[in-house]
Amino acid sequence: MCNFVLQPMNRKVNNIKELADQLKLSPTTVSRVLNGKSEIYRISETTSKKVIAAARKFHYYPNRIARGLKLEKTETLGLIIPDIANPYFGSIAKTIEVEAHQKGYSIILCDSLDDVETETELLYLLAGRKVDGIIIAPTGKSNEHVVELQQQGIPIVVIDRYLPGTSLPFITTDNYAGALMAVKHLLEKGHQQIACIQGNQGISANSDRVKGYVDAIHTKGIGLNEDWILGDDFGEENGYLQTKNLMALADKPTAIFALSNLISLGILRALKELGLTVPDDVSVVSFDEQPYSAFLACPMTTVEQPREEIGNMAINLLLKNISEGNAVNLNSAMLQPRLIVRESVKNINI
Amino acid sequence: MCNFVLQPMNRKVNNIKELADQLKLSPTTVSRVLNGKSEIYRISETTSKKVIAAARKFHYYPNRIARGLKLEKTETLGLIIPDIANPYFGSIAKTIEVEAHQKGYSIILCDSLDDVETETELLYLLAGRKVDGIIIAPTGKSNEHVVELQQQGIPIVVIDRYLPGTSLPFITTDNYAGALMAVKHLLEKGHQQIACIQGNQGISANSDRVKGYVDAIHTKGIGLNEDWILGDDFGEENGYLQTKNLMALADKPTAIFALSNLISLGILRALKELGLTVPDDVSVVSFDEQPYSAFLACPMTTVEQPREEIGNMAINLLLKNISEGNAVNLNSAMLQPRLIVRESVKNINI
DNA sequence: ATTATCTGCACAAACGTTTGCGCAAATTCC
DNA sequence: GGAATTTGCGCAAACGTTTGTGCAGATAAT
Repeated sequence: MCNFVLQPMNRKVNNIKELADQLKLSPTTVSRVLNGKSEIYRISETTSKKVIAAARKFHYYPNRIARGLKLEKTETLGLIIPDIANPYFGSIAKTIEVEAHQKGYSIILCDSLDDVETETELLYLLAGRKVDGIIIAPTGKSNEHVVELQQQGIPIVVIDRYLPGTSLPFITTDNYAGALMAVKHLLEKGHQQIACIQGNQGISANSDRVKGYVDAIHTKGIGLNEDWILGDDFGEENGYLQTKNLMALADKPTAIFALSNLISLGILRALKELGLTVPDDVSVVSFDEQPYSAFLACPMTTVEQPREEIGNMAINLLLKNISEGNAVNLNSAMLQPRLIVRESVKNINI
Repeated sequence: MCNFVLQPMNRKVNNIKELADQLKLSPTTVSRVLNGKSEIYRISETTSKKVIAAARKFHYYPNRIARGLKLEKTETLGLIIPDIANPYFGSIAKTIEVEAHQKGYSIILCDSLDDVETETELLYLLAGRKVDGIIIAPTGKSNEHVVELQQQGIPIVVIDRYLPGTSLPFITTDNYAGALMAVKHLLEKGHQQIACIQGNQGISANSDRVKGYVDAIHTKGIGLNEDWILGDDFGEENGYLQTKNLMALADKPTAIFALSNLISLGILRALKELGLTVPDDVSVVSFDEQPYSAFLACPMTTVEQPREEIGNMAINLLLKNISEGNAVNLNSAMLQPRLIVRESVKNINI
């Protein structure tokens, strides 16, 4: 690469040796000064000041690859998420990145596309890049690759879900409680025929939400219609198809509990096609609050998850595990969601 | 760290020396086999097979930090975005990560919070981490730090905007054309009193959209009301406040052109508070299509940006510049947006 | 039998940083 | 004056990989 350009006299140095040469010192001295160890190694104040001034003058910044090799610490963290385009995960990722940056870490972003093979490959890739720790929202289809890396000593924190049968620490919403409050709200408004359109059944967030839905209905002493628990994907298309299926039943539900924001958008699309409206024809409560929830055709009643708190607690738990270096420290948490009541549930007691 | 656990006989090796020791070979031989260079260095097939089997058996994966130091190539890319929680940037980030992963690269995610000092710090941090290239949606408040790193030989591609007065390659929407078609649509429906709520004025995406808005109005031969170009942030709060300001004017506009999806959510919130509806009281056209745009109280007419294409072209341009190693190769592109006509514009010709 | 060539692998240096240990000169103490 | 101590810095090894170059034994050619 021919990159010969006229530059000012004080041009850049490319490594610590060149900077040391400029100062007629050794790389040892320069390294110690720049790492704030002047006093420990009895480097004179005069020399220290010279080094700092020269680093600035010659635009020196250390090669963190070399530093990472020597220190066996890269100050990087892996973040594996099933869909970064999903605003829910985008919010969590933002919180994690901002906090990580403040604590001197960089984030390697990995999108698993909710595919277990991609996820496994990404995990080993992160291991090879010697990340100091990993935050993951696992696909849930298999746990052993996650557990194996934890056993190799890589601190891992799970978010948005947990992995049953493992000791992996996690930060998630209390999905069971969120589902309970959502379905209780529907029951209070007189709904007894409540369908549930679920997502990926392999993850605990879904299982816990379904369990909350089932238990709320049982608590009311009414029967559960198994035909009204359907779907297997958190995406919009699944919401759309399952709503079409529901509305084709002779025994239609009066309300639908959507387990994700994308599912509820699919519900809206299907109902619109069928000429049905929320809440007159069908009531809807949806998991996850979005910036647009209040502005939908019918402002949506939602279960708000504490995304920033999930991100913050996850990153800080991970950093604590990294610095304390023992994998038995696990302060898992299930955070309280919040029901935001708007207009998408019709009171049919009247 | 005490991590002593019973493991199967074939336990993991931690580096290539240990693997070589197991095979009674040199690290040289192992490295060449695993890097697919057996034939070039005349390593026998028997030995090759042994190496590959042992790597698998002992769960060996190479330390990419050491490899990056030796090869002076880390196979990492920096991605600097002003707000990863914004679904627009989330979509672009997803496309970039997926394509990068397929091509063997990892993405270091950096959220600049739309702050130029944070952005500068992140740029130098990425330089220190020896990323092979950088994709950035710059804050636009200053260019010199971006240009300086380009001049140091780091391939950089700008997305969502361009940096005037620099030679930095970019992939962006043709914002001018998008604004033209949006405002022409309003004009065709009889609107002559059209306000524009803009975002961050320091970036080209905003400037080009404003210019498109202005030129479309001038083309109609009608006067431009400078009071109707307001705002300075792409956020929801700005949309809300400026809509309140607009509706407080004696000379109210009949339509608003929102330069971002968050601005248009703010518009909706303000109008709702004022008891006004879209499109009866005010028509709205908004930049950027969202999954929810069709399901708003009034389905929104939007300018759809080709996000996946932006992401794909950006990552592929960057990888091309990395492999070709000359910064004069610039295949910048402005991609065509698309107007999606829904119901948020009232025909006032009637 | 000797020399030339081939085969199958290894030695040692390098990438850029950090640090345990130590050197040489200056200063202090007896 | 000589020994002990302090001062101000540097040497060289190491982290884990890759590769230019080369070695030693086997084989082929003369």
